[in-house]
Formats: sequence, C-alpha cells, structure tokens
Amino acid sequence: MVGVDLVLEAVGEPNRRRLLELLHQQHESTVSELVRASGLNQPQVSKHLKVLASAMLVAVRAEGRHRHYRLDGAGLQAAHDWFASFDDVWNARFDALDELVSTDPESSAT
Amino acid sequence: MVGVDLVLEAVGEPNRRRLLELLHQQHESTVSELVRASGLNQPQVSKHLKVLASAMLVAVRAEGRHRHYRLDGAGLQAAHDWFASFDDVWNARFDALDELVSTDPESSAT
DNA sequence: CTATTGCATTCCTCGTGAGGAATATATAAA
DNA sequence: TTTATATATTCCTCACGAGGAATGCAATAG
Repeated sequence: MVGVDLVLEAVGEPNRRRLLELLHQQHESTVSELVRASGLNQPQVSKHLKVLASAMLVAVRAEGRHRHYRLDGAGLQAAHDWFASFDDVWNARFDALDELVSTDPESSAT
Repeated sequence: MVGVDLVLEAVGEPNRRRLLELLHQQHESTVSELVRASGLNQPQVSKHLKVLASAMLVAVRAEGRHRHYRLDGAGLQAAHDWFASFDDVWNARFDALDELVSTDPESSAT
C-alpha cells in the first residue's frame, strides 16, 4: 500500500499537479516534452518528477538517453481512496437517523 | 464549485488531515474537544481550522461561546472528484494498446 | 576519440508556512 | 460589576521547500 501522506504532500504543489495533468493527456512523456509543455525549467521538472515518483504517482521507463514518465495508479488511487472514505459526508446518508426511525417506516411523510 | 487548489494545499498538512479524521468520527466537535483529541495547542487548532474552512473542508456553527465544527462535503468532494478524473489510470484500461494489438491476440508470451 | 543531447543533482537564496507565546475578544458565571 | 472560559488573532522564530544557476553524468552522434 502507498503512503497517503507522501501522496497528498506531493499533490499539494500546483506545478506537480500540472505535470500530472499533462501526463494524463499524453499517457507518456519525456522530461523534455514536459519541460516544453509546462514552461518550467528542466531541473525543476526533474525534481518534481522525483517527488512524484517517490509518492508512487508516476513511473519511469528508460530508453536510451530518454526517460519516459507515465502516471502510476498506485499513488493516485491511494489519495482517491482516502477522500472516498469521507463520501458519507457529501452523500448525506442519515444512517444514524435512519436507524432511529427504522421502527416506524410509515412516518415518511414530507 | 470549490477551488481544488485550496483544498489540496489544505490537506497537504498532516495535522489538518488528523483534524478532518477526528471530525469524521465525531460528526461535530468544539475547538476544545479537538485540542484534547489532537494533542495540538489551541491556537494551532484554530489556525488549522481557519485554513480548512477557507477551503470549504469544514463548516462552523456558533453556539454561545462554543464553536461547533463539522466536515463540509464541498471541499472533500472537490478533491475526490479531481482524483476520480484519473480513475482510468488505475483501472488499467489498455484502450490504445488494445486497439494496436487487436489483430494479434496470441502474442502474449512471457 | 570529441561533441552534443537528455536528464539528474548540487548549491544557494528566498519566501512561505507551521509552531509557540502572548494577547485580544466574546460570552457566560458569580 | 469582576472573573473565568472558549476561541481567535497577532507576533516572532525557524525549518522546509521551490526556483535558479551551474554542474555532473550517461548515451548517442560525429
């Protein structure tokens, strides 16, 4: 399992989110391509990618002197699951209330 | 719609995540209760709650000299949706690959 | 071989953000 | 009224993290 702490700290940075979104469109990109697409300098891109990789948000594939980066589902899903654990909040499921009134299913008047 | 930037920056902080999880268990808590449960000092809790509130992650209800905080689904769902937009990554849908190799399904040697 | 390209890494500076202490503010109690 | 409680806010310090510049390093080109 992936540490959600690393993931959420990594995605807290706006430029890293931009890189993730660029990678989402391109499926796979070299560092040079990300530099051009993001407008960031090459060292910054490499450093951000390093952070993303240690959070299992991206994976690398070496090919010659090129490095092909792609999204890694592990980190993304870890963060997704963490927020999903709160889904009862916005789903407004009145479980406790439902249990309280479950003995009286007739009381469903508006 | 809630700004996902504010939300993801807010949840990037570990103690703020702890507060969110505490609020998730308690449904509603005063600042004092969160201070006791989190081990943080009162000013830090108030400051973190302020950040969480501006990201629509918590909502407040004033009652006498107490402030009752509870989770706000708006911010939580915004972050959830942002990660959900990447679900094709971990669902491992090889659409493009599938299209490329669809003429040769036998080539799956190790 | 040397030169060049693609990327990673190091060093430095600076801004920002988190924590601590003290204080301000508001509401309730006496 | 004075006092106590609950919370917010201000000020300060400090550490960490992001960006820039320069450099290192590996792989291809010539």
